[in-house]
Amino acid sequence: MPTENTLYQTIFDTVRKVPYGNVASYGQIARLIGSPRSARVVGWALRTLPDGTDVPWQRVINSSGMISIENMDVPKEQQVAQLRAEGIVIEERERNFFVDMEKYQWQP
DNA sequence: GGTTTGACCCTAA
DNA sequence: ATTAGGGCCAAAC
Repeated sequence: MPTENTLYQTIFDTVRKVPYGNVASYGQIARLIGSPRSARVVGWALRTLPDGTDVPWQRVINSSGMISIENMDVPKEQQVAQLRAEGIVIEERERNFFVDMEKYQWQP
């Protein structure tokens, strides 16, 4: 494994493994890559992700099942629309979107 | 170079 | 049960 591609490459690779119609949490991804306490790095990695990437970053949400993006370039509605298109049911409460983690969380 | 911040998570009060 | 604080690693200032 090249020394240059360390966590980021692993993070992206792991996120790519999230199957269609499922979601994963930041902490879950962090555990899968071997750094259980590095959930923030996952967020940073996804933030620096290019626009037309093949990484399904929209399937990665926080452990509470909420969409974290808030005020970013990409509106969360777009993410919600993407997830809904995959068959994931998203509940809308108080300007935040909740996903049923019990049902849709990816279990490797 | 050091310092701050962040698309978070966990533990304690 | 909710709220507050600390911690982790990497990028931006």
